[in-house]
Amino acid sequence: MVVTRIAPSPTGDPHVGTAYQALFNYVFAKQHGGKFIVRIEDTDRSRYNPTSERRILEMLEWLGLSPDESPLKGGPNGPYVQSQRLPIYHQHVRILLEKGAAYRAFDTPEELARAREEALRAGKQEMGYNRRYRDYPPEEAERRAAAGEPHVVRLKVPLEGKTIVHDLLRGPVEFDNATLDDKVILKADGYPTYHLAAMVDDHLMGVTHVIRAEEWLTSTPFHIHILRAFGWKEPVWCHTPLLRNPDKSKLSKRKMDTSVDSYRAQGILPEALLNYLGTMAWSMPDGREIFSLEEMLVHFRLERIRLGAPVFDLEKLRWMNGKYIREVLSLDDLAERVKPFLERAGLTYPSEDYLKQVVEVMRARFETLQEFVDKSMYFFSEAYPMQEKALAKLREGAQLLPELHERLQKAPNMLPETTEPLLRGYAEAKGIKAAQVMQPLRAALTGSLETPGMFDLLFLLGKERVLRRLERAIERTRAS
RNA sequence: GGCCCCAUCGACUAGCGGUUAGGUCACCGCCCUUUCAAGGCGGCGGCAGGGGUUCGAAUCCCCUUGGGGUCACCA
Repeated sequence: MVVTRIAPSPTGDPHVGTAYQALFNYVFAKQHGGKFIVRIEDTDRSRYNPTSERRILEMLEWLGLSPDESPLKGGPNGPYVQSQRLPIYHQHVRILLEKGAAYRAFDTPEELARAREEALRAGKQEMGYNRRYRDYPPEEAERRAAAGEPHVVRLKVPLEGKTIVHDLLRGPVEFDNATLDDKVILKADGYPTYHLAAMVDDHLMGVTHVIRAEEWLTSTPFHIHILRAFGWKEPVWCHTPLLRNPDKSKLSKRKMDTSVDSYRAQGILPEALLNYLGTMAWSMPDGREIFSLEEMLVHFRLERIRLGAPVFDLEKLRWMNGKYIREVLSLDDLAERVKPFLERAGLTYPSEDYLKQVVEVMRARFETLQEFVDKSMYFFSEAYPMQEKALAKLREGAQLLPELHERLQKAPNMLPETTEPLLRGYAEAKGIKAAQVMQPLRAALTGSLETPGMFDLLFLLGKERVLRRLERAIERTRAS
């Protein structure tokens, strides 16, 4: 059975890179009838963020990438949080120590820093660990360890030969063992490093395909040596390109908004974000750009992932979100999604029906759910702002306002069939262009010059509000 | 800097030896139009460079250049 996983570390906001990896791992596992696991890698106590784990798990649910096994769901291979698996790692480190595949090293951080400095000054190319304790007598090491002397455990990597990483997308990637390092696998604080913990867990959890970001490619030889030291089989390695900032560097929160929570708060739809991520380094065979997770499940092939690292383009994400808003979601669904945003803005609506009609006329005019709220305020409140340019238009047409008020008041209703001839007829009678009537009226009714069509506006606002707003506008132009 | 990966319009991509190099976003026009959008139509714009291989290279090979990643008791 195919088993994939993502192994996020709970260090901050749920990252789009995590969502990206989750997408590929989820889709690949699911289309093979396999399992998708989430394991929390919290072995760095200094960077631990207590809310992060929950938010990462929530993000996955929001996106619809539910894991089969996770800290929340549990599963046969738990626990799924590495800090709760310490005995397992210790037991495995013990095995490597006994096999002579790893060794204890008693260098202090200061000593290491000094050694690095010296190596640097000597102009050495490889700046790895000097392997001072590699051949230290094991009995002596055990004695010092038993005496409570702080130390780490390092893996004894081969000094010669080559290690070949068989990457699914790249083919064989060759590394000279001489360039490898005896990296730490167990830290002085008793926590394993990523390398050891990930390999032990992947093995114990039955992970068959390691689909992860390319930044891991160069540490894969080391991972292979950990697996070999245990005598375990390698998974299929598949390193996917890194998402990038507009300046082409690795996607980072310093340069970009990388928080999925933040996109969610702005009103980016989960479907749109997922769809957009699905077009990063991957594409549908038929070239379709708008596709659902279900459709991706049908057509996804790992082999179709390109190796060039794509730039995460906010502009296109927003466009795609707009596409979902105006073409993919049903009106009912869209109205439903907009509700929490209205609520957060403290805006209320008189009826479901009214809300739906507003959403319908606004639909082509907003790209995020938050934008709907920002641009539709005047449909829900009298406390909408009067924009500078709108005020100018209002003044331009100030003398028309009383007449418009009078005519609209006499109108039997605000239906388009009534108001359209009324307004057009009025413009004609005055010998001016329709726009000269519409614009001041628009400004009076909405405080804006960017709104849905006038007849929709009149109908949705209703006679009472239309007249009231006109009166207020007349007051306003008179006052100034 | 060492090692590793990568390279088609500004961005995302199709292409897998023979195409006028196609699509999407962005940008620019035009149309529609009461504004703003949306939509329709059109345009701008690309195979990093140099060598090979081949009857024929965006496609295969090599070099150069460029970009990225990685070199922690972080993941």
